[in-house]
Amino acid sequence: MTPRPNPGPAPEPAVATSPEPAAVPVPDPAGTPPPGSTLGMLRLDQHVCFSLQSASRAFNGLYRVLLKDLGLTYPQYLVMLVLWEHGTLPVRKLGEHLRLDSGTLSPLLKRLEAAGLVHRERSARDERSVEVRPTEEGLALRERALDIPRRIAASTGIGLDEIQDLKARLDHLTTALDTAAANEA
Amino acid sequence: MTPRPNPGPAPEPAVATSPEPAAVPVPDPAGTPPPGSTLGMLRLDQHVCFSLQSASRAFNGLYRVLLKDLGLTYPQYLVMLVLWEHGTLPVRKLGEHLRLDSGTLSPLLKRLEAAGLVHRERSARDERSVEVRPTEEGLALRERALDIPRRIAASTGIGLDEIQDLKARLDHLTTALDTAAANEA
DNA sequence: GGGCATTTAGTTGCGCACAATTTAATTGCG
DNA sequence: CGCAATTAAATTGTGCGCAACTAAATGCCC
Repeated sequence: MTPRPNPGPAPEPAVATSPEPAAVPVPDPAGTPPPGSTLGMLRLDQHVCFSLQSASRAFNGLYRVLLKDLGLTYPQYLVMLVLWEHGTLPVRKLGEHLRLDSGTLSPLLKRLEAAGLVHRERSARDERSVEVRPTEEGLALRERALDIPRRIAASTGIGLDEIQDLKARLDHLTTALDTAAANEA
Repeated sequence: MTPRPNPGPAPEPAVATSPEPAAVPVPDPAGTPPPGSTLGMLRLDQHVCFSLQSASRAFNGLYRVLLKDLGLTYPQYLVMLVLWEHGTLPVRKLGEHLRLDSGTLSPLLKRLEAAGLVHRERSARDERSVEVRPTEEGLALRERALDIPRRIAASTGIGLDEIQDLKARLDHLTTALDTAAANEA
């Protein structure tokens, strides 16, 4: 009932580690390890991946604010972007554009359909495939989204050319990481 | 029961939109809109945010492979990084380092505790606070993580200096986006 | 010192990402 | 043709991110 974790019966079996944690059990036997060293590379502030994830989440936060009016989440917005650009697409193609599989897309599309923004229909040519088509309402939403990219761009505080450069580097990085992950598997 | 969506009773009420979707309901009245135009900015390939998110997810995928041995997820690994670097920390401080709140950290830490890697104990000085301390097992895991940054770095396919430059840009971007989101609210 | 605002974690609920599995349709190959 | 392999989507289950809320402890101010 209570949100507290510990006042109950068996909360502190813990592990038979150190009998009494004096003060700082771990860090800095001789100060912060240098960035280039093996130990130093485990420092959080050395991790691009974290900066990357932080930036992505910051984007997400700004989109969340801007998309509130439209009633869309950020992933749903990306789906609508693809549909606005390409029109009706099967789920698989949608997933290729967005790097998402049916496990993510199926429930998301169900929500978009419930919101009246898309229509799903099994393909007549290939009954395995489901065609996702933006409804009139979904198409109309595009007008209300028109100024979002501009507002986002203005918020980044960097120029369009630097954005393009950044994008190119990131896409290159993504390719390299995907390749590595496939080879490590 | 069946995974199919539509053969059931009421799957196709849809919306009274277009009577018959001819072929391509949307795109390109006059070809692809140019990148700089208002319409063109809604193109997915114009969105840094998507490249950013893709790169972040690609990182995540590679980490997933490399961390499998250690039994850690990527977010759990980040938590351990902070604990290895700073030793025992209250949940709040942990969250400041990682940009996470208790809603995310509480269950994650519970899982780390169940795995025997951390110990949680309410602070004696301030009973509101919970101190998160790496166990001996948690500390020992650091040795097994030592070569992960090197393997990741090797997989990025870019130099350490460019990594640093990228990181700096991303951190700057994150700050700008956070500011914008706060002001739009 | 009493009472109220603030702070800290935890919980609940929702949506997304992803692995693994299931079902059905299609393809391919003998 | 018949049957195995492949493909498409959905489902299930787990974990993360975040908003909203709750409970408890502390700080503060009169």
